Amino acid sequence: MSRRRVPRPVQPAGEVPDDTGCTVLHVDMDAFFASVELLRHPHLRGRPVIVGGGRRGVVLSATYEARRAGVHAAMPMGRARRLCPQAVVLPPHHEDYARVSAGVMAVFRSTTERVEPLSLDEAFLDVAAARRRLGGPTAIARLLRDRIADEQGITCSVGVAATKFVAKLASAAAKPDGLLVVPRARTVEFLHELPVAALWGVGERTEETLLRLGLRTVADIAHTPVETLRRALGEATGRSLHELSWGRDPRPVHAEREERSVGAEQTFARDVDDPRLVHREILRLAERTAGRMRAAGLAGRTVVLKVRFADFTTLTRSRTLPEPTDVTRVVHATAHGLYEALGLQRARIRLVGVRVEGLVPASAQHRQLVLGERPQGWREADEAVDRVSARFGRGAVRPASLLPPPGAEGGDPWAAAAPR
DNA sequence: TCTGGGGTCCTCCCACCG
DNA sequence: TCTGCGGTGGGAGGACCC
Repeated sequence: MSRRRVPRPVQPAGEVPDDTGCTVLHVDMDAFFASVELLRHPHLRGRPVIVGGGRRGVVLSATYEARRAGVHAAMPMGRARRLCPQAVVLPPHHEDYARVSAGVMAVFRSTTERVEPLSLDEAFLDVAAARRRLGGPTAIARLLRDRIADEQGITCSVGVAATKFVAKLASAAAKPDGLLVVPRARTVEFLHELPVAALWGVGERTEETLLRLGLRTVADIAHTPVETLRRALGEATGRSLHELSWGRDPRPVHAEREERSVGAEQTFARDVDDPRLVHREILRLAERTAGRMRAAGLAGRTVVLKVRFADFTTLTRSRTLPEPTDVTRVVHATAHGLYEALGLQRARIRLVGVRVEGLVPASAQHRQLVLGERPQGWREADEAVDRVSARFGRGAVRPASLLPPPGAEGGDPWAAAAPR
């Protein structure tokens, strides 16, 4: 679901690409959420379809018919509707996307052990070890595209290259429903024609900085002294962009990645200035975050509170605990304390978030009991709630303060802007 | 135009320590 | 005893990714 647009290179007709040494594949589903929705609503095929919604939502995905009208992911829904008033707008169904994604990842893993998922709809594959069994990288890419179309009913685009970064650019250039091989010997030629925004790590701000320096293409960056880039963009970014501009990207395909943080955040349907509503939301987010940590077998030491105000300014506050925790009550108490410490007087708040960083396996947690603490405590209560939730669904057991007040149906500013 | 949600990584600043 | 310095970790914010 890349938001990056890469111009499609002109390929000589009938040319058989040289894929020697191009063992990295980047596979990206085309308009993934929208494509899965079309499986539920086949009569909408060929029509502009936008997945998203909520009063303050953004576009999550759009079919290519909608994209032709200028709609793209992350665009505010209001603007998308104006650009493409004839589009059908569908709410997201994340369980469906997770199910199709699992099917796609299973296809990848039956091809090679070395699969690095980036999100629900894309992954890197290192196919070096699969050559003897399945053929060269191009043949494997064709096989994957066919299997995903047959088994899941959606299309994907594949980039084949010698490095992850170039494979990713190649899949973007091949979209939709395409395959592009960038031969090792032609990597620099391919890269140097691209605009600076095509590079990993160049977003809106960095692009502005580069344009101010007169750098418009990847070739411009490649021919700029690395010291100039480091001064303008910082040590890490400057060096990294210079390396990428010459196609140098030593990162291998990692089959397993460790999570660094777990969190949840919620935009209110209307800005709120009632501290009670904010407190309730912080409790709900702490519950969700700690529950996910327990489900993943993780505990963490640093609790981060995020607050976004009506004018979109955002602040974060964090506190590091002496011991890692996965206990809802501890996460909540810490986040609540951080919020109280802000001393906000009826500020208009748009979003609150709770995140836990510094993750370790919960099993490795050396937990010390506080003096006077009972060994059977809140963690056991959490585990009991988790068991009930697993059996009867999330929210079957919840703190009394999270129960809606009697007769409070409708008009609740707490209602999610983008329901999950 | 009016901006979701879940993340990672980097930079800067500051406090603390030896 | 005071000061400077480098290393380290925490905290905050920002840019970026999908």
